Amino acid sequence: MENPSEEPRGGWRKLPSWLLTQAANHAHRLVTDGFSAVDARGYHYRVLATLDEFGPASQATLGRRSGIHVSEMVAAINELAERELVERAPDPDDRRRNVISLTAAGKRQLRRLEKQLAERQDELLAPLSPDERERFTELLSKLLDHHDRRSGDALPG
Amino acid sequence: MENPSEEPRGGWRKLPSWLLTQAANHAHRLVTDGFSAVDARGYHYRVLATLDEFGPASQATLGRRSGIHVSEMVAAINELAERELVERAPDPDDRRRNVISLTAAGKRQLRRLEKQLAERQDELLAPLSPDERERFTELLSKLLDHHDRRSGDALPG
DNA sequence: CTTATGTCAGGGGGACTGACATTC
DNA sequence: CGAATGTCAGTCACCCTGACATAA
Repeated sequence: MENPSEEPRGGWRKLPSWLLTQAANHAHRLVTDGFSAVDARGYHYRVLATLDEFGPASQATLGRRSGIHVSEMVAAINELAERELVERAPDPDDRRRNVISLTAAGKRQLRRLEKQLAERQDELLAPLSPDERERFTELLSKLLDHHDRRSGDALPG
Repeated sequence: MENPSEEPRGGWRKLPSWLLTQAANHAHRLVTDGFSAVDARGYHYRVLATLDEFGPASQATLGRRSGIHVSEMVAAINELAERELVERAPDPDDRRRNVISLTAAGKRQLRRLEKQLAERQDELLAPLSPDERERFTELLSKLLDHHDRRSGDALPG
């Protein structure tokens, strides 16, 4: 932010795609800042949360569940293992695989991240009333549903 | 997108920040694809539109008006000048400055981009009714207003 | 042989920072 | 002098592609 404002209103600034990406930028900044205050990144949280929800899994499975690309998963697991938040162990049943599991420290970190995240949601939605917040997430979900089915592959159930 | 879905629903997937950034990703993909079909990028459009709206200006001024960082502006102008969509001329009144102005070809390109953009908005909002679309952009504007004032500096009035 | 897995190298676009010489 | 301008060199997080060896 080193752009002192001058006359910032153009035609494109009313376009939904613009509003959406700008708002997302703010949201991204908020949560990124929140996470970095606890020495974490977005995909760290996603991995930890997925492990907490589904239990130990291989990296590929983790990737599918969390929507993180396999090639990024390697780096994510490296960083998490370095911090001893997850454990990476060879799978005896399939020697290609690593079994990734959450450590106690990982669970604690996850709680911290969840707290951060909740606070940031509130900060993000600050200007909206409870009613508006609900409507907002509904509309976003509707949008996301549509486009996910469009670019995604098979339906999950 | 090479993530075959498995069981993709986690706690975070309901969070506004997540919905927002995911929806923005879709939006970004849509308009990026649309733009690249006309050999352009997002900031090309922004520069052209800003020039069209406010007239010729220095790169720094353009940056302020369009919200594009000065250091990115250099590259943007390079690319636009290469395509002869803008003209870069030294400012006789201030020898630090370049005066950037829109060419006829630039104006034509801008029209093409605007058309693309309009189509993509429709694609983006496809699952929403006219009423919902209005509400959606209202909520986004409200959000954006709030956070822009927060991270921006002085007010432009 | 085909597929899945984990790994690594790398690109690409977007947002940003820092340094610098020139000019005001 | 301090401030603005244009330029260039990087950084960073995210998303994605390709290649590859190993194992199923």
